[in-house]
Amino acid sequence: MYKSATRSFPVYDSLRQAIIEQALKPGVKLPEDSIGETFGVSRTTVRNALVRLDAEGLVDLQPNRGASVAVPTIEEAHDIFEMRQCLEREVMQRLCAMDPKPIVKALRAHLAEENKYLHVDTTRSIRLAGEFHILLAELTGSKILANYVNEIVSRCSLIMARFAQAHSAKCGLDEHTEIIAAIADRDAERAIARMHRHLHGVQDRALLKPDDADKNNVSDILARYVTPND
Amino acid sequence: MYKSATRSFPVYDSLRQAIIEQALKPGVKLPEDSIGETFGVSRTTVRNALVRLDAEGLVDLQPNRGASVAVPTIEEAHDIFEMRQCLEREVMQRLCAMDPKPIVKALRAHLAEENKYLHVDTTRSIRLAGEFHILLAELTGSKILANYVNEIVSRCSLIMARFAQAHSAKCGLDEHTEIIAAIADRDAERAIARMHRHLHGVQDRALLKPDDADKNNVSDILARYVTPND
DNA sequence: AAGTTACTTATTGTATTCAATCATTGTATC
DNA sequence: GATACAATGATTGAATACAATAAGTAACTT
Repeated sequence: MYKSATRSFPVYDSLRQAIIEQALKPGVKLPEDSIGETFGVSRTTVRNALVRLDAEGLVDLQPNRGASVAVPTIEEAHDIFEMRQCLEREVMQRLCAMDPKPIVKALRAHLAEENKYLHVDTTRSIRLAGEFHILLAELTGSKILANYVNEIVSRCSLIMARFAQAHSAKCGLDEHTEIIAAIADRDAERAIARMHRHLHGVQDRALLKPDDADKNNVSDILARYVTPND
Repeated sequence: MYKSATRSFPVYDSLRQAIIEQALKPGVKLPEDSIGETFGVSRTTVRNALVRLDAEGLVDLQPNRGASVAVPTIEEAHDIFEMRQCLEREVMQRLCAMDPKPIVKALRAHLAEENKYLHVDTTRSIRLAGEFHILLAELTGSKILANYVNEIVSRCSLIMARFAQAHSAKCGLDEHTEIIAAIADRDAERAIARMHRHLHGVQDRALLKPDDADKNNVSDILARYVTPND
């Protein structure tokens, strides 16, 4: 959808990557000036990228007070995960109605990659785990479904950055294997069940950490130290 | 998601409305200059709106050759309708798991509106028919699901503008009624079946017209007027 | 001393400007 | 007459400049 021939694309892409890899954490301000400097472009160009990221839900763009990395609430987090279940169920349904040969081949190749970097490069490992789901969606052949899954996987990364304890590097590699097996057997019911359980596991790990919405809000922190006077 | 406090919002909103209501037909060029003039804003502001519309898939933004109303291919049309089936199935599923009372009340109120303008104001009637589906999605309480449905209903309007013979004003008002009844009974299976049939009907009507991709292509038009000289 | 107001600074909103690109027409050459 | 090349005009890409808003600070009032 987005054309790479413009100057704003690299800005968009880098910001996106940084947010997904949690280098830019939720709530961090994104001033047009300083971003423009680091990329050697003008504010006009940066702004373009920010508008796109806002449309995708990764960035929050408030009038007259600029952009910051989106801070999903716990309600939004649940909402997004539920939507993700719906989308990925559809992916399973469709894949199991197709010729499994080329699909399984592509998936196994990806799985090998995942294995390769499992205990080597954590950042890459995390990214590959997410891209497994995007690959699944792309293999359906549906552009729009792939788009939606891509978008929602990104937003799940954001949620993890906000709520998850720590990325369990393993992140269900065995579960990915099981899913591939079910697709190979064209067993839609099993594929859906496996995927459902897998995502549920991810969600559980993601939403463990108590909501620290205001972890930088001094008054809330101090409130815990106030002794009730009755 | 989009904040209305900026100058680009009215531009965005008007363009969006015009595209959905098919006043701006697929393929129409959207030059920044002339749009800026009609709204009394600069190109910068217009561009902002266009970027957003591009992200939503209503506008096609090609580097160095500007924006035009998106021209969905027949393949994309099918893809989008299939996705729509998936999303609206989810809507039915969720609504039938909720307390039907307030839902049915809101839906009946909307249906009354639809009836009111049925043979009175075609444009409005068409818009209300689309908004019925958006309302359904909103009633689930899921922001992201409502967003997706909203987006996809818009894109379906675009598809109709490109492929449909003419808007059958009736547009399945009875079918809307049936869907409400199924939700009132909390009969998910029936609701899903009704919705599926309804959307299938819409799709059938939408994709009747043969692909007239180049109806504005002068050479193709003139070709019809050439008398073969043998 | 607390609170309010005015002022200063930083940042964003928007318009304007200049450079780059593309499409089209005109011209020359074969 | 067809093709290739050059010139023109229109439109977009992106930086700069100016206006408007918000936030932070200091002085002032009570």
